[in-house]
Amino acid sequence: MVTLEDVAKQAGVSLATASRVLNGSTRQVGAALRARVERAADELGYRANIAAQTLARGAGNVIGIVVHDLTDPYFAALADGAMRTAAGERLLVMVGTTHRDPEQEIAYVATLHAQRVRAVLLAGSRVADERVTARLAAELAAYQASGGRVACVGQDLLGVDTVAPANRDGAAALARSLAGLGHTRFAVLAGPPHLMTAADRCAGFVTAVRDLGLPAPRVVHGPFDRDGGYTAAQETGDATCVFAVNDVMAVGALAAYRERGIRVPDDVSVAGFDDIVTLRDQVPSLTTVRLPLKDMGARALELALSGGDSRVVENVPGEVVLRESVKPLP
Amino acid sequence: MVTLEDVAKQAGVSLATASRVLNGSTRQVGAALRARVERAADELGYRANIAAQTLARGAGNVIGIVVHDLTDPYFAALADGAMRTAAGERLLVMVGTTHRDPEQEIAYVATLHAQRVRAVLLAGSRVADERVTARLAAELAAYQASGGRVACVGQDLLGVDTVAPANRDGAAALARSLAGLGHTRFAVLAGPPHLMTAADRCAGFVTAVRDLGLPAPRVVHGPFDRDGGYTAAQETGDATCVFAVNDVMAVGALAAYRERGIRVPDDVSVAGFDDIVTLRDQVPSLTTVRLPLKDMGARALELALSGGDSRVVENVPGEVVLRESVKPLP
DNA sequence: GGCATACTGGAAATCGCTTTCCGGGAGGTC
DNA sequence: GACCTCCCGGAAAGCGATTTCCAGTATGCC
Repeated sequence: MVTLEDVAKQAGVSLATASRVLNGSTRQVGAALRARVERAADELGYRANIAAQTLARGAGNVIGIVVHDLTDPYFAALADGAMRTAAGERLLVMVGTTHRDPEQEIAYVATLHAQRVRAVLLAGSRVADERVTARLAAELAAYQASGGRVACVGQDLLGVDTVAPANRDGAAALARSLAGLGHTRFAVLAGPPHLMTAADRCAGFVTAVRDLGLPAPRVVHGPFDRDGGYTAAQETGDATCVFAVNDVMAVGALAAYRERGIRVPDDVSVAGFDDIVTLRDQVPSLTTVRLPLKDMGARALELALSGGDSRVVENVPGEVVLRESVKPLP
Repeated sequence: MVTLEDVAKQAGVSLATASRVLNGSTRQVGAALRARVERAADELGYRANIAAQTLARGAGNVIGIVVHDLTDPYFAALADGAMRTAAGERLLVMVGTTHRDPEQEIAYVATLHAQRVRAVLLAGSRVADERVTARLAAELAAYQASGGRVACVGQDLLGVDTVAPANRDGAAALARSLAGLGHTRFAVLAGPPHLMTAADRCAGFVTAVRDLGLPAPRVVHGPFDRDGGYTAAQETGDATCVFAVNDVMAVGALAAYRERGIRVPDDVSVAGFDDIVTLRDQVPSLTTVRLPLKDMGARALELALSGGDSRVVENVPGEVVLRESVKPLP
C-alpha cells in the first residue's frame, strides 16, 4: 500500500510538499518539485487514503441517503435525484435500505453519524408511532449537534429541513376530479394505517369526498406494494371508482380486476398516486397525481447541504393527471 | 464533538480500556470499569469516529457498488440483492451511478479505491471499446494490488470474479421457442452496438435464427431504454415477431405498436429479456427471459467478499418465460 | 545597497482510534 | 510457600494524511 510518505521519499521532498501537490492546498509548490512529486505518485500508483484525509481534515465528502426499498421506483427516483446533486458537488453517496423497518432507519442514522457524513437524507414516509419518531428525532438531533445536516422527504415530523409532498391536497384534488366525472361511490386502497404517506393520501381523499357531500368511501387497508393493491382490490364492493394510494398498488389492482374479468375503466375506474415513470406504459394508462420525484430528491439534498440557518419546509404540489384508467360515469 | 478520550477521562480509565469496551476487542474488561465506561459514553453521547477506526484498523466496513442508472429496475434489482448481502455482513454500501459513461465508471473505481472500500461491485454491461476496458482493468488491478476485491456482473472481460448472465444462450433459447411457434420473420430491437449485453443478446438471437435455417432478422439499433425501444419499433418492417434486447425496450415497443394500432400479439409478437418485476403486470404480459437479478447481485458480492484464491466466473442461465405478448403463427 | 515583504519548503504536532507491549495482582500447581 | 500462568489495565507507538509554524530565499521598493 503506497502512502504519501513513500511518494515524498521517492520524490525527495517532505511530506508537506507532497501533500500540497497531490491533495490540494491553498499553498503553491514550485514547478520543479511539483513535477517530481507528480511523477513519483504516478510511478508508485499512489492513492490518497480518504479515511486519513477525513480524519486529518475533520470533514469527509460523503453523504448518506436512507430509503425504504431501492427496487421501489418511488425511492429509486428520489435517490437518483439526490445522487445527481451529490455528484455535482463531488460528494460520494452511501445508500442504506431499511426495508421499511423503522429500527433500521434509526440504526442507519447512527451509523452515518459515526461515519461523519456531511449530510443525511431521509427519504420515505414516517410512521405513526410517536416513540419511534421520537427516538429517530433524538438520533438526528445528536447528529446535528455534532455538525451534521439532515433533510427529509415526507412528513414534517422530525424537526429538520423537509420536502413535503402535498399528499392530502393532491389526493383531495384527485377526488374532486373523479367526482367531477360523475363518480359517487368510491373505494380507497389505503395501504397500512400507520404509514403516514398512505394515511395522508387516504385522509385527503376521504375528506374531499365527504366535503362534496358524497357517501364516505370504503377504505381497505393492506400492504403498500403491488400485492397489497392486488389483494385490497378484491374488496372494493360496488364502488365505481377506486383510488389506490400509490401507483404500484394501483397496478396490482388493475391486475386483480383483469383476472376477475372486471374491465377498467368500463366497470370500474382506477387511480393511483406518484406518476411513476416505469409505469407510464401501463394499459390502461394510469390516472394519477404526478409528483416531481427526482426534483424532490435533489431539492432535499440541496436543503441539507445549503446549511441554512433556519429550518425550511417546502410544500410540493402534485398535479392530477387524468388518463385512460378512469372514465366518466354516463 | 465527543471523542473516546473524553469518555475515558469521564470514566476515569485509560484510552485503551475505553476502546476495548466500546469498540470491540478480543480482550476482556472488568465488569466495574466496563459499566463506568458505558455510562460515560452514554452520558456524553459518544459516537465512534469511523474514519479514525478505519485508519487505525487499516480496514473499513464499506463496499462500493457501481451501476449505470438506479432508476432502471435492472440495476435496482442487482443493487438490492447486493445490498442485502452487504447488510448481512454488516457492511455499508456506497453507490455510484455512471449514467452510462465509462469514464465515470473508471473515476468511481478510483474514488472507491481511495476510500479503501473492502470490495467493489461493478454492475452493468461492459462496452466494446478496448481502450476504455483496458483503462478500467488497470484501475481495478491497482485497487486489487492494494488488497481490494472486485466482482462484476456482466461480461467476463475485466479479469475479475464475474457473474455472467447467459445472454447469448438465453436469447438463442428464446429464438428457438419463438421459431417453434411458427415465426420465421424476425426483427431485433438491438440497442447500442457497443453495449456488450445488448450485442450478446442480439448475436445469440440472430445466430440461433440462422442456425434454424430461417432468414436473418432485421436488426434495428438504438438506445437501450424505453424510448429506444419505442423508436426502434417503428422500423420492424414485416417481421411477425420482434425481440427487444431488454424488457424496458420491449415496453417501449408495445407502446409504439399500440399507438399505431398494431395489435400485440395478433399482428406482431413481442419478447423482451430480464423479466423485470415491475413490468410483470404489463398488458399484454411480456414474454421474456428471466434472470434472477437479485440473486446475481447478491452472488457477485459474495464472490468479491469470499476472497477466493482463484478467479470465478459463474454462468447464470436465463429461463424463457412465454406470456401473452407472443402468439403462435397460424 | 538595505530593508520589508512575499513565497516556498520542511519539521513536527495533530486528528481519533487501535493495538502491542509491559507491569502487577490473582489464582493454580507442586 | 515458591513459581508459573493467566488476566486485566495503562502507556505509547502507530495508522496516513493535513496544517501550523518556522526558516530561508527571492523580490520589490526606496
